Amino acid sequence: MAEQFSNAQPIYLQLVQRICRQIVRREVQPGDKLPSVRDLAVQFGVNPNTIQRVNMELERMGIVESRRGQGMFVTEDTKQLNIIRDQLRDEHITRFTNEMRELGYTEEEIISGVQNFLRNEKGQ
Amino acid sequence: MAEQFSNAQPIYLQLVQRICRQIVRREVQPGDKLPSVRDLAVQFGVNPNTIQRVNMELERMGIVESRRGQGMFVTEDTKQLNIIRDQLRDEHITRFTNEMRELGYTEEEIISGVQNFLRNEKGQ
Amino acid sequence: MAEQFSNAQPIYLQLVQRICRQIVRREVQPGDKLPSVRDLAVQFGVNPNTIQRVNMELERMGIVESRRGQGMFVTEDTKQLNIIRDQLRDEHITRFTNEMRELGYTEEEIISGVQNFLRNEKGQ
Amino acid sequence: MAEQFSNAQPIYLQLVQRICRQIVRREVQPGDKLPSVRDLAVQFGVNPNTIQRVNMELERMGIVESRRGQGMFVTEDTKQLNIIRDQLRDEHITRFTNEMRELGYTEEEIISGVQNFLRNEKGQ
DNA sequence: GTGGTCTAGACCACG
DNA sequence: GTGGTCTAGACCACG
Repeated sequence: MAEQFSNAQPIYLQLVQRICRQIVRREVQPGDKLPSVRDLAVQFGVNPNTIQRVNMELERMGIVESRRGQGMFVTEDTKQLNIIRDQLRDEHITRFTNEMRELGYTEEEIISGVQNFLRNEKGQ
Repeated sequence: MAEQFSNAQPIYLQLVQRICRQIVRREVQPGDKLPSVRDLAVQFGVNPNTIQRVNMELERMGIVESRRGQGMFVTEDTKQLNIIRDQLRDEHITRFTNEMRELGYTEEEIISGVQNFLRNEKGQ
Repeated sequence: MAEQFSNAQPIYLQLVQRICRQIVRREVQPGDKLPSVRDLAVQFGVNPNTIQRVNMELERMGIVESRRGQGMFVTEDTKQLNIIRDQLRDEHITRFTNEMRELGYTEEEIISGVQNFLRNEKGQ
Repeated sequence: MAEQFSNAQPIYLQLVQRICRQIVRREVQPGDKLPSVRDLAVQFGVNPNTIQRVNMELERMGIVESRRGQGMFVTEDTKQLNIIRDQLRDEHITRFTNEMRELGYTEEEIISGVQNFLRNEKGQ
């Protein structure tokens, strides 16, 4: 069976990213209930503790909230969700452009590099 | 004193990237001798074991070579250096575009995002 | 909708405090009848079980009393109400001064801290 | 044996507060190394995982930092430590004054309440 | 049923 | 030796 998780990063962070991504893309809607800790643990084949940690992280990011005795819910504060999405975008762009500049690429080369990459993909 | 290493990544990998970057940008020239393990360990304030690992990694990438009894030297195979540089660039672009698409951004938004980011930086 | 309860503390305790506060401040008068369990449950959007616990707790504190078949009533023993109020005040002061001392603040700093805080609030 | 932890609050939070307090009061100095996870676990009679959680919290607060393979160290950024101390003080004062006002006490009564309390303590 | 906390203990990368 | 992650599984308060 194909391993569902990379070992370059802790499982709990991979799950945070995956769920976070589903939420900011609205694949999971504001107000939706996440499956219970136990169910997610079964679904991903990990220990409930690991899911607990994921939930703590998501709650700290302000994109889910726990309701006592009911479960975890995606925040209905869509403004907050958009802020998170923009933050993630900015982090990716910042890191990417830094990495490219550290390799000695100019701004023009960075942009044309991305453009060529996307164009070539389509061509294939 | 400001910590010189992030704790998001092993120190040895951060050093690999840093030295790799210097070589690829020709800040260190093909044929140049790298400082000794001991000197680098002192310079970066790390354990000599850590530098050993860095050298192993750089040699595996084919951008430095050890000469018995003399030390580590940057390869004079500049074609190889350019290949490495292109590989690193492609890896960065691939990862970046994947991350952005996972957040739900279109190709146009990815490119304009980078352009705006670079433009804003200049403005400031 | 803004969540009406903090998740730092059980809901039933938050309700105890809220109702207790209303009674102690005479917003609800001695002898007044509290709304029925069902009505309170609807009003606060919580489970009737939760209101039951709240009532038990308030009765244990001696500030409400249940009259069989009639409902819960605020005690007419105003002396008892005043005692409760003083108890709560003393508990708050004791905990607060302990916390401040544990941070290393002197008695003078504690008092001036409160004074400055209250003064600044007014200024704004 | 007297239980060392209250059950009103999770053990890990009680430990966070205790260590945090020692640091802001400079009972533990900036730059000091904390005992290892294993040693603290033995010292407090809890599981190493619990200490792990404490360390995560302290690191998130920015008052300790982990150095790979060496352990946890109190930050040398004393400015940050002072900021934390002020934050904690403000939180305590804010909560305290809110609680007192909710009981119906005026600002004068709040201040004189604290003063009388501190004076009486001395008298005893 | 739900999340929250905790223990016991394992394995790993890193330095 | 050090912290970081994870499993297996327990018990609890809360609703």
